[in-house]
Amino acid sequence: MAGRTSQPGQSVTSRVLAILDTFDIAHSRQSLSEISRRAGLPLATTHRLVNELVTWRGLRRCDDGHYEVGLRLWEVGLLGPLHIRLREVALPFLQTLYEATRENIHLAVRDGYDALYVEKLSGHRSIPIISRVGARLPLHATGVGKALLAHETPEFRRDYLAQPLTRPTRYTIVEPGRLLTDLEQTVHRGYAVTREEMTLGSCSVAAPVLDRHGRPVAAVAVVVDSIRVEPTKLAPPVRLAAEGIAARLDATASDVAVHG
Amino acid sequence: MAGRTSQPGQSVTSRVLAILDTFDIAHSRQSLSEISRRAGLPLATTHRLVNELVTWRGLRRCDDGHYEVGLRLWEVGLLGPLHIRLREVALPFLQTLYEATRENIHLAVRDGYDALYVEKLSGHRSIPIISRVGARLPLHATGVGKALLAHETPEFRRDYLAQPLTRPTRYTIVEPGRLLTDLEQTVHRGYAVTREEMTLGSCSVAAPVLDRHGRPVAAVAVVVDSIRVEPTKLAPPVRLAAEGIAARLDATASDVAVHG
DNA sequence: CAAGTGCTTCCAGTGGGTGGAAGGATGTGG
DNA sequence: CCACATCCTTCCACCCACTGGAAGCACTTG
Repeated sequence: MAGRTSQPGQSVTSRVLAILDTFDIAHSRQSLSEISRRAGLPLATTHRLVNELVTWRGLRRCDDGHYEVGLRLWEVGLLGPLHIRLREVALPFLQTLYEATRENIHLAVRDGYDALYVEKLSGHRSIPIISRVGARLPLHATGVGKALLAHETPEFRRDYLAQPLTRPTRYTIVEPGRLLTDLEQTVHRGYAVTREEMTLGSCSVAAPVLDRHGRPVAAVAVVVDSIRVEPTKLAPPVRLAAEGIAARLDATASDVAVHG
Repeated sequence: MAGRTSQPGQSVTSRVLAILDTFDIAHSRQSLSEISRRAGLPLATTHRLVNELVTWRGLRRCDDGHYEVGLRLWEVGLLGPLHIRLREVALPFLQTLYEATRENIHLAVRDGYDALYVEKLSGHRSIPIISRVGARLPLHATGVGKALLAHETPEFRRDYLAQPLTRPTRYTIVEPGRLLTDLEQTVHRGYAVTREEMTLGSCSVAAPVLDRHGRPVAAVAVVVDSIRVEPTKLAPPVRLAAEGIAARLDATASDVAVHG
């Protein structure tokens, strides 16, 4: 950028994006100096760029001077294919699944090595859980993740297993051999099961949404209290929802290939 | 910006934002030249900036060369207060309302002179409707809009009525006098009713979510087929949901003031 | 195979971007 | 009341990242 820059080679655009990158679920409201510090930009520069974002309504300045993500950014984000193609098609099926179970319902896709939560439904009777729309959780510790991983190519699975696997609870399966067996069972029976592998006290049953070539596009899960878990009862409605979404996506022609 | 710019006075940031502004629901997938034309920027400049956005994953390049909104933009947008505060709190109440009616459920806030849809639930039995999350519809023609407008300040209502009102159907109430009477009734009975005012064939019953000072923070609605409409039956569960959300927001302390 | 359409790359010239510094606003505690 | 800390806002002289016309490439069409 022009001027007396302290970090030559960095573009204006990259600085604006660095500012947006400082926002995450633990930092959804930040002061100017906080943004400046976390983005690694001088205060004056941050001030100028943040003001431009506020004018556009991509950020919003609260009464106490803190900044949060604004309406415009929210609106633009909702134009992505995850929302207008996948979520819009899946929602009625997720609702039906919710009616049948009244438990937490998840819809997720794979992005890199993460399960990315696209939708989450929960009622008053559902157990409280940590996931939220937009959240990322590891593939090997979640129901949706294992359903997705099980239908990935052998190369992808190998690469995934080659990296160190996080262990959120003592029940998380991190041994490559055991995990592979679990994934094979998942493919065989048509659904994945987790038992307190991500959070103590909650279990899940998940089914993959496959495209016409058998590639995993998304996954649907029901998350329940570990005491109430009865996979054989939950699996049929979950699979029905997943298959319904798959058929509907296929009918809508264009692929929903959103991950790389 | 530096260089041989054709439009002096325009910042780099404003150009990046102009590129994002070219995306809307009717243009969720665009070619580079389309973005360039719609943003009013030279092709070479657009190319460079779009590439930076793609690298950041704010935009995504499809196989056919078109661009769509990417994951990063979607993720950041979900960090806004509408999603993490309002939606998260409201969802269980909306689910309960859905269970009771199995019709389309709307949650909206006011932004300027528009009703901005924050959440929409619909099952297979719900009638198909045009609204979607992120959509904007006029305040005077929608249930949520009238519920919000009815509880705004007299000054705001006056200003709103002073501008020309759009008329989506022949049933839309555009006469200031009639609309005011309708809004007074809305306040009095505690809920708003629309009868084919936005779309022929659909009616709605809506209730406002008020903060502790009585200011309208959001509105909840049920949208049904005009034949099945029975406002007196739908109103109680809708009001219950709205009041539940209001109480829960109040308990969560901080205001959800997101509009200006 | 020429003409059209759309994308990518190049690079000389320059004006918008930069950030240290100064000043203002607010808070705190002695 | 003042000293000190923290945070935000404004200013401006210097200069480098940005610009966009043009040329080249890829692909389609008649």
